[in-house]
Amino acid sequence: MSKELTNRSDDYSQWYNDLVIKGGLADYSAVRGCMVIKPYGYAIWEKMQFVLDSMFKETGHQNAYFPLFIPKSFLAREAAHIEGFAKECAVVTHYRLMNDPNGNGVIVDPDAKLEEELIVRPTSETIIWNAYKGWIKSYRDLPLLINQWANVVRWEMRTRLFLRTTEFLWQEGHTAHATKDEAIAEARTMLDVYAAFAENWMALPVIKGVKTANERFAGAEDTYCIEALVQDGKAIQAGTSHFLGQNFAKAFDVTFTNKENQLDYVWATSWGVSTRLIGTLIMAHSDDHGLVLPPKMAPIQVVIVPIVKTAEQLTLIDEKVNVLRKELISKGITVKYDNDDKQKPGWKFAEYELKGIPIRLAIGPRDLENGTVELARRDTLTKSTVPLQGLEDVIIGLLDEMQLNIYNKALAFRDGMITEVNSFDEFKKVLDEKGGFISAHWDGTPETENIIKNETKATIRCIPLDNSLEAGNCVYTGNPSIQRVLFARAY
RNA sequence: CGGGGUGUAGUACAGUUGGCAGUAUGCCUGCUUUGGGAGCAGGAGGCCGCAGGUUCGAGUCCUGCCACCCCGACCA
Repeated sequence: MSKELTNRSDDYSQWYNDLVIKGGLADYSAVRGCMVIKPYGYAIWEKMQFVLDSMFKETGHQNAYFPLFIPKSFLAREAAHIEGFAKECAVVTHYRLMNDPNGNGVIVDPDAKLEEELIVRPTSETIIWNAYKGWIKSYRDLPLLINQWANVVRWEMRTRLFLRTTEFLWQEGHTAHATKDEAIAEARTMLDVYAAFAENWMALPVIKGVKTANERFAGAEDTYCIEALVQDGKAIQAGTSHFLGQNFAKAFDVTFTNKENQLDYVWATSWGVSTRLIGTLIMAHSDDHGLVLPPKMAPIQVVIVPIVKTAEQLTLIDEKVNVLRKELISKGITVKYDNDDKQKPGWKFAEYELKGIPIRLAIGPRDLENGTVELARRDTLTKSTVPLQGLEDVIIGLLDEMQLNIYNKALAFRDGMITEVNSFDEFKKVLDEKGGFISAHWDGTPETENIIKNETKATIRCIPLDNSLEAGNCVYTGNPSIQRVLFARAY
């Protein structure tokens, strides 16, 4: 037993770390808070990128790339923005090293001090809007719909593999519009894109909502989000989309001439998802045997393991498998045939279970005689013997079924973890004993939200977009409330 | 930044009263094996986190430092 996993029920954090490390998704690095994303983890990210990028293109966006470094003065232009990010910025102050005259290796050359410090981007609104100023003159230049795939740095006090690291990978869309309504529509459209991606591809049910003022992005008028729930009952913000109003246009003096020949400030949005999605995916679906990946996100969907005693048997199986593999590949299924003889079947079974590969086929001498394979599905851990004849169609159907099954399981869990409460005692009791989302009335003030946060560590995750209005009384103050909001402890 | 923990072989760990650096696993070789993490035999692998100190002698005792992990405060 080389790779024992911690059980979820024993230590959820350790279980998660074990999956990430032992599943080969990522590794710790020499730099605190920064991680190495290993090939298997990066392959998941590439799948996410490919699907999302296609969705962005379909909605009219183009990719571009803006600098990693942002002049300090840029960040400071928008007051709320700098206030939100100031405490987590990495700052470049010098541009050269030199040999230590005292012989202690290399030191920063004191003569190479930058006139103006550069900030390693925590997000790119400022550098991008500075560029947009030169690009936008007329309503004919709008809308400007741009996305970039990039890394960003936020100097976090406490980090967690994939979910919160000092450097992370993401995409950030930055759009410019002639009207407020169009910008809001854009922010909502991209939220819908994220929700569709999460549900249809990651098998992750999410709640679309709008953030309260406390939780709003620094510099936004409104922040929309998709909120997911993972197995320990904590919420995770899986994606955000911001309506930025004219805040950045005003800060960077980006104006355009409208159809009425009047000068006006441009309306903006920004939106992003990050490698945090990988962590969310892991926490949402996996079990004590390892990762469980929904077929649409699995870098390898089907793994085939031969079971042989002799080289002759292996040759026969190789022939059968090569035919099967070609058929599966031609239908768009990713297949790995592991006929490596350095590991035994039992080892491979455990390893591929750990890695969350949806379908495992085993073919041995018995199957050769009977024209069958043993098929094991990762989501249910069940095995069956199925005929080789027509296997491709069985697999195609099964992958779809598994995708749906994983989604439905997560959905049932999530729905069972939304609890309506009507008193603060009940609120605290449910939060401690059950977790999940708590649907409760709130008086709408940041003060009350803060008090609840300080007392319970729960925050308002969002006001669901499809919320129904319902008169009631704030669970904390008893003041009148027009609707319930969702509270939870969150990652 | 506070609290806790861990630093010894690739990995996970043990190391007694201060006295030759160990176990498992993994790795290499060979044979036997192969339907749930194989067996036997042989072999390689160490700056015991770093720096000082005490001592005839330090993985072990003392002082200082560093790194990483976990829990909090902060956050996508």
